Parts: sequence; structure tokens; C-alpha cells
Amino acid sequence: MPYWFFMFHLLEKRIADAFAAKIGALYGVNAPVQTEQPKQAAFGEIAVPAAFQLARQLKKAPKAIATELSNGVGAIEGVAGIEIAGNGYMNVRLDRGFYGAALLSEREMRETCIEAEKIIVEHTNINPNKAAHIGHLRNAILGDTFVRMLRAIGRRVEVQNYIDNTGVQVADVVVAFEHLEKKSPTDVKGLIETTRFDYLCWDLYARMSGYYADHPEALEWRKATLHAIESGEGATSELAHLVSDAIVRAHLATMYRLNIEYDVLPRESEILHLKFWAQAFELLKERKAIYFETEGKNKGCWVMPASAFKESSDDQENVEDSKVIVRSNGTVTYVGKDIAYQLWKFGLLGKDFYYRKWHTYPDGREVWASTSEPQTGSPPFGRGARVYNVIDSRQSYLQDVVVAGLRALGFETQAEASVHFSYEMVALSPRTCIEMGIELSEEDKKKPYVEVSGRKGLGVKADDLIDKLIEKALDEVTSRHTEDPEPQRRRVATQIAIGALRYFMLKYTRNSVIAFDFAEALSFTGETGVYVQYAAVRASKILGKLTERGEALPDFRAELTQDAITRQLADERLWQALLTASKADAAIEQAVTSGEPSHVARYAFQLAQAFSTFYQDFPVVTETDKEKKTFLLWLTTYFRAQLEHTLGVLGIDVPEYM
RNA sequence: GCGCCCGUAGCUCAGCUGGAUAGAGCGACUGGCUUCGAACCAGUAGGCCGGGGGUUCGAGUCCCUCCGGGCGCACCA
Repeated sequence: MPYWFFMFHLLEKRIADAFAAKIGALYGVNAPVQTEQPKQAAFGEIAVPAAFQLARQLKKAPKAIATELSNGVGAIEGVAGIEIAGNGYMNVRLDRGFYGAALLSEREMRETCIEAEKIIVEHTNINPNKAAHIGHLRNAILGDTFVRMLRAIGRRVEVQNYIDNTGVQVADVVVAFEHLEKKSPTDVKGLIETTRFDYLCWDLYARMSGYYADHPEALEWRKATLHAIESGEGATSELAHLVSDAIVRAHLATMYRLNIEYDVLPRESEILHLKFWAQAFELLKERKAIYFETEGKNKGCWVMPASAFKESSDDQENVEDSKVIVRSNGTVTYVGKDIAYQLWKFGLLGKDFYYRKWHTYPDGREVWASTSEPQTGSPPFGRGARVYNVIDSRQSYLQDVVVAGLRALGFETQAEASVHFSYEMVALSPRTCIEMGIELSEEDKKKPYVEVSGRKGLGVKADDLIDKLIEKALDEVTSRHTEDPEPQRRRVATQIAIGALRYFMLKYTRNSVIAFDFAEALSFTGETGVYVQYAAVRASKILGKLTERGEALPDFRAELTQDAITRQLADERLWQALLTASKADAAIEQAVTSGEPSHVARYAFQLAQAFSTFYQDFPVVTETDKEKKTFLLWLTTYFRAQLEHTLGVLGIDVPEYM
């Protein structure tokens, strides 16, 4: 509902409706009319290809139909004219004065009506056993941007970051502390306070993986540790909580550097202790979604039949493909727990966590973490109407099984509303591996990219990359503003670095593999976040220059009549600039529909390009014609607002200067 | 073996439910700062959209097939 207020959308709909009505009246055909953007600006603003679709049904030349329609459709408010082009396109030209005047008065119409339905977006989900790396950054930035997109169009969103604090990965670091390092919980507490703990664990985890490879018998330690962690008691369990809590704090700090915040941290330990799984298990058995296998390789396990999650063309059921949910020793697999968690997200489990406040961000937002101790005064979480799981595409098989679980339980609606928001991995370019001193095999050298591996400690740490970006940005800022105090320069440099990083992770579509390359990520020219920020800063600079000259910003609504706007927009360059700038909300909405944050990034870049050409072509403050100057100033403020709005959706700040 | 993803300019990538002359950025080459700061702008060169079939008024986009690359397919998480 809210986006019909956006001018471009409104006109598109108006045109589509008018044509649909005419087609109904003339030919008795009832179908929605498509509109599209013409390839070239010279063709007008909105193209209607309806004549092509009709040509077949009516057995009539497209051009003849187009002629009849465009003559018959009559006057549409906001439309200046319709032309026939090619062999049947109807190109619509907007009434520029009408459009400009509408935009000028539109501003306070951007009210957000928040929907009652809650959307849950789960992202980040990093194993709390070591520092975050660039792959995790893609997940978090993608997830956070999608959240911002949803909120921008008025949706109510809850951000969850699932913490697997009882898994093998945490256990391995605990094993390393206890057996390799001989550390007590007190020792580790000391390390947490005095060292870069997430980095320390990064190395320790890699060491432990190596140790297992050389000493397979050490896997017994892992088994015992997992057991201890699961029980929730004793020094080993205490150590595990110390490690995972400290690492979670480190991850949240890293993500906060990127303007990423969360609402709630559901933790695996509570899923265990509050017996979420037991509840889900009963449901799955009761509704016959899983069965007890009595023969074959899965003998003694509770399994989900392959037919539930695989579409096989031939109906011969392959028992080998079934998915084990409960092992023969009675323990539950990862997918099983995930089904329980997914049920909870929709409020279908019949159980809930307790929550304690984990952290309050400087802006006042609170993050809550699950706990098994009864608490009062926490806000409600879960019970989403729609759930997006931001998880890389390698897990699509498991995600399919989880959704199949919902479906098998009879929760068809919720299965439909479960979205695996998948994306491809971030790998390393061979060049970057060499730069980092990583040794590559002959085979790897030939590959276009090399997969990162936490086990091997192979990868780029998120904070290292951010630091590197900030230092580079600081050099650039310093070269332009030598006289400014260091903290100020650093603040600006940080905003630039984050802008560059977020944009870099967002400009690729979700299913293209990013071969991470330092040279590309550190680039501040061309299609980058920095370019977009620069445009916004320049727009502000114009307005700053004006006040510096002792001039005030005109009252645009009073001074710019529709006639004045029509006169100014007769200049094709200004019209194109305004048109591009007016499409921000349409771009965001389309990106939400297609689930593709890169569309917003690309629009932001186009917007900045449009501003940069405008900036080059029209000196604003020195303009002598009063009406023109007023118009140029308005366009500048409009650009500035749209740039800031779009960058905000991307989670990128506009620096005070650059 | 089965499933998913990718193949578009030298490189990195866009291309919305099939639509007009396939677009950006980087790199290369030409120009433009006594400035609302050039982290910019204007321009040039560069394409059998992996190959082959098909569907139709129309295919980079849909279907089939082949080739090349990646990732999954655990009683790991």
C-alpha cells in the first residue's frame, strides 16, 4: 500500500489501468497491462508493449493495435503524450511540470505504515570459536541490508543471530585450551581480558585441527568435551561458555563497526536445556513425518524419507537418500535441531525461551539473548509470519530438509513462508593468497579462486580487513585535509572504509561467487561506495557554500510554481537527473520483491552518477538567473536527500566531508 | 551417479516477470582543475552473450543437449 504514494509508481499504475480499461472496451480482452522502462531516454519515460501481446490473439498487426489504443485511451493526468515507435511500442511521455511539482509536495507523504505481521531475518550465525572472516561479512552485510530494505518499505522486522555455542567447533577450542594449553577457566578469563581473544582462538583452532590430523586418538577428547558441554555442568562446560560468550561479544563488536545490530541471540544451549528438540521430536513422530528405520545402513535411526524433500521424477523410493534425524545412539542431528528452531520462529513449537538483556547499543537498541532461567520484562520474540534464513548456498540441501519437515508436519503456510536467502561463498583470489603468504598447490594456482577454510586458519579476518581499509582511507583523507585533527579525520576515514566494504559486498548478485581480492576491495574509485558517498558530500558542499555566501535556502514550495518547473525541466539533462533521483523507492521496492540487495547498490551508483554529471554541468551557487538557481538548489537538496536515503538502506553513512 | 549455481568486452560484473541499437566499473588511449574540491567529468577503442538444436512476431533471458568451472549429496555442525 505505501508505495503507491511514490510518484513514478503512481503514474505507472495509472497508465497501466487506463490502457487495460481501453483494451477491455475495444477488444473485450481483460488482462493486466505491463509497463517497462524504454531502452533509451529519448523514447520517453514509460513504454507499453501491450500491442505485441494482443497481436497474436487479435490476429492483427501490432502497429495498428498500438495506433488504435493510443488514440483511444484519452487524457491521463500527468501524461503529456503517447508516441508509437518501432513496430508497435507505445511510448509515454510524462508531463514534466506535473511530475516535478508532485515530487516537490510529496515529501511529507513518505509516511511509513508499519505492518502488523512480523518478518524474521536470521543472519550472521558465526560459530563462536574464532574471529569472523570475510565470508561472514558477506552474510551479515547481505542480511543487514535486506533488513534495512524491508524496514524502508514499512515492514516490521526482527533480527536474529543464532549462536551455536555447544557444537564441535566450540568444543575443539575448549579441547585445545584444556589439553594442549593446559588452561583452567580462570586462566582463560585472564586471556579474555588481556588479549585479542578472538584472534588467539583463530590460531588455536587451526592448531587443534592439525593436531587431530596427526593424533586421531585425540578425537576422544572432543567426544568427552561435547558431552560435558551438553550436560551444562562442570569446569569444561564453564570454559565453553567463557569462550563462546567472549567470542560472541567480539563478533557483535566487529559487526557493530559495520553498522550491524541484532535484536535477539537464540542460543543452542537453551534449545538443548529447554528441551525444544524433545517437543519437536514428539510432533514429528505423532504426525508421521519421520519413521524408525529397521534395516539398511540407517538401521536404528529415525529418518525422514527422501520423498519428503527430493523431487524425483521416477517414483522409486531410494531409501539410501533418506535423511537421518535421530542417530542410532539416540542423539539428534543438526537438521533436527534446526527443524525445532524453525518451528519456534513461527511460534509453532509450543515452547519459548527466556531472555536476558545482553547488550545495549549506543543508539538505544537492545540485544537480548536466550536463557534457561525464568526472567521477566523481556520483549516477545519469534512468532514470525515470514522467515528469511540468510545462509550460504552450500547449505541449501539442509535448508530443503528443514522446510520439508514443516511441510510434513502439515504447516504448509509456514513452509511457503520459509525463505532460504542463499548466497554464494566468498573465496580468495590466487593473487591475494600469495600476498598473504598462503602456500598454494599447483592445482590451486590454476583455479580462479581458493575457498577459505577456518579449520586451516586460511582466510582474511574481518577486523584486519576493516583496519586495512581505514588506514588506506585515512591516508586519502589526510592528503586532502592535512590540517584537521586526527580524531576527526579518523572518523571520516572509518565511514569511508565501511562504505567501501559494505558496497563491495553488496554490488555482486547473491549467487555469484566473490573471489576476494585486496586490490579490488581497497579501491576507492569507480563503482564503489566511496563514489556514492562523494556525490552526497558534494551535494552538501553546495548547500554549505550557499550559507557561506550569506544566502538562505529559498522556500521552494512558495517560489517554484508548476510553470517554473515546466520551464526548467525543458532542459533534457535536468529532466533526466530528476527522473533518476525520483526512483529510489521504486528501486528499493523492486529489490525487496526480487530479494536482491545488489539492485539497491546499483541504483545508488546510478543516482550518484546522475548527480555527478549534474554537478559538472550546472554551477549552482553562481547561477545568475533567479528562477533557475532556485530550481537547481531544489534539485540539489532532492539529490542530497535521495542519496542519503539510499545509502541509509545500504547501511552506509554520509561523511561530513571527504 | 544425482541435485543446485556459474559461463556476457582484456579483467570484475549488471541485464527486473522474453521486447527496441546488449550496459557499467576497472585497465588502455584522448581531453578537462586561477575549483559549489578531479575520490570527478567528457570522449575513443574493445562483444558469433561457452557450442549446437528448439519454442515464437521477438531469445543473453524459456526448453533440450553437449562442453567448461564451482558447490553440495554424512548416524559433522
